[in-house]
Amino acid sequence: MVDVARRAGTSTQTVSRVLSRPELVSEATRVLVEKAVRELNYIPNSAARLLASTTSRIVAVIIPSLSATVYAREVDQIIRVLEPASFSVMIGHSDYSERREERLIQSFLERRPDGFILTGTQHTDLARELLKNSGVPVVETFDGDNDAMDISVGFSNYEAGRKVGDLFRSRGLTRIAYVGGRIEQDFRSNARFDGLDSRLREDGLAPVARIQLKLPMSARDGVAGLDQVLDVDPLTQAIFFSADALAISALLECNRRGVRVPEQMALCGFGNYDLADATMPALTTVAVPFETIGELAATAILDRINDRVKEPRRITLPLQLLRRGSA
Amino acid sequence: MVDVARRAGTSTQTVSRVLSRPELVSEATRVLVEKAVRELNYIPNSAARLLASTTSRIVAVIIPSLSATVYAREVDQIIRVLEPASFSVMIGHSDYSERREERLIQSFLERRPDGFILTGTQHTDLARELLKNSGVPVVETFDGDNDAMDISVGFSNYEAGRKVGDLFRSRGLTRIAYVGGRIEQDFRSNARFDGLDSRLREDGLAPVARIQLKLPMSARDGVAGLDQVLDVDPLTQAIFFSADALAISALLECNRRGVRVPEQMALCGFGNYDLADATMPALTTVAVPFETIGELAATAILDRINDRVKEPRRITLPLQLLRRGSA
DNA sequence: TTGTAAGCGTTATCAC
DNA sequence: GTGATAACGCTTACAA
Repeated sequence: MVDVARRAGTSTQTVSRVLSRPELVSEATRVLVEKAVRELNYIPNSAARLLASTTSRIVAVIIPSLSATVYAREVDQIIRVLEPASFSVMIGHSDYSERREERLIQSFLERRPDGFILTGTQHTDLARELLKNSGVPVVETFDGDNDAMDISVGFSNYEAGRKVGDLFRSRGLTRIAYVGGRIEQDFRSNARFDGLDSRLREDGLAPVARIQLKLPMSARDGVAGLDQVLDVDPLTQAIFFSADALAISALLECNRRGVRVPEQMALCGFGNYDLADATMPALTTVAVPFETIGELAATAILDRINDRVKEPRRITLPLQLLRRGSA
Repeated sequence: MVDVARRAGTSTQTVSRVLSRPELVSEATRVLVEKAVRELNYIPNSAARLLASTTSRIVAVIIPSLSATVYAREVDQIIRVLEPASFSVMIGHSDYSERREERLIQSFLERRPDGFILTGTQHTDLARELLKNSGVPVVETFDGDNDAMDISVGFSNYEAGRKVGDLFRSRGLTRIAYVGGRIEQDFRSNARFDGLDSRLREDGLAPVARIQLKLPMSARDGVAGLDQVLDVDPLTQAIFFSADALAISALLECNRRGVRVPEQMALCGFGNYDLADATMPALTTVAVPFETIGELAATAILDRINDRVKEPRRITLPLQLLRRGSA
């Protein structure tokens, strides 16, 4: 910056102004400085800027894993919103573990991010305390069922479960199973199960099976889930899978085995992934607005950073049950 | 840090040492300092550290888009390698545009990253110059066909095209089509086409159709690609899709239309995604080691950062043609 | 093994 | 509209 100032015949302060608040500088000197910047290929040092101004223009994002389509596409949208606002995005994997999330928060805090976007509302006490002490705005996503620290952008997993229960019951099915992630890992999947469960109880029923897959799941696990369900209750009539990838591979497996969907086995997915409507029959599923979540979470954190919004708020997005052929 | 030092009864220098090179400090004072750190919930400021030491422990990663499974899973692995080495990862989307990549590089450089991981070897002149001037190590991925700036981790897209050509020719097919991304966007897809093309030419043939889809592609585009191919040449016998998602949706569409795969239409994908072996017939495809690429790219950048490796090198991973039912 | 002093590259503050 | 000066919070270099 000193070099630029020298070349432009100004002080570093003026260079700084040209870069961050050009409206305060006269046209003439601004042009001069900009020329010097270009000629010297000057690139500002954001660490120095942060040190002097205490704003990093970094947002830290913690998701379970980028390998899960949902989160990858959420983050995709987050980046699309934050980048034009000249925020950089740092990403960490919690791997569905609160402890790992806590460690990540701790290490991200060293970067003095201007905001955090977390997944879910389940965090360790220390994590909460660290965040609170730091005063950094936090947005929690994907969980509209529980209280958030400040701002939340999500949907009700519980409602999703109930909707699917409704659907199955409307078709008169009674032997209904659930396939999701491990109970101690996947809190949001648990909420979907609870919703399904509560809906069935209203009719005096209970899920015939609840299969817990180890996270992260791969599509292949859909077949394993199907088999485990049939092990527990060979007469199962319907399965709610906690992710479309699972449901699709189970559906294709049913095709292969000659099990008629939905007559012999009704299948419902969750997410509405790309290929959900390509199968035969097309997959009935719950459309989850994960890209909207990313967009709104990023917008919310910007609003909070810029003090445009002061109060806590909870944004709950509607879910849509896409009734297609498989259930 | 001053507070910590005061509480521990030492100088800030000693605190600094305890944090970064504890082996230089006596057991007794170390314990004292660590206690003070804990009690005060002290979190170091990495900007100050960077300013003083010129190492940010940040690696910048630029990929076309996180919505493409390949890149999401590559980045997943990159994070898994870099995080334990206490590097943070910043991510940007080039959206398949060199200009956007250039702008990203420029803005990431303000963070003084210790390394860059880029996608492909195609960059603007300015981008190359900026990187060269900055002296930051660069790893280029996914392109083993062209020269890299320094280190490259990839595979030969050209070879992939040839392999698929081999396969189709070994089955005696002559009317072969290609479905990929726009020629001016997707250089790596172009290389696959070139490989296929060159292989066919050896037998005096040429592709009957080359469909260019606009990026980013969704699975749905597979059906569009299929239709466009049939428009150009209704007698097409085989299609090589530049991504599994496309091939899978085309395959399912063939099932739906009663087009027999591979007898009437042979289909080959690229990538070996999760659901590729779930279809009926299972999808023949080229297995792309995208997670290995992420892992090796991250390892390579660490090696370079730590000066464990001095010379440029090109790591070319082998591709495997997975011959399953669809071709 | 520990402490002192200088400096990293910017911005805030206040003066002009 | 512009400039001088003092931070910002750490590490490097050197001294003790």
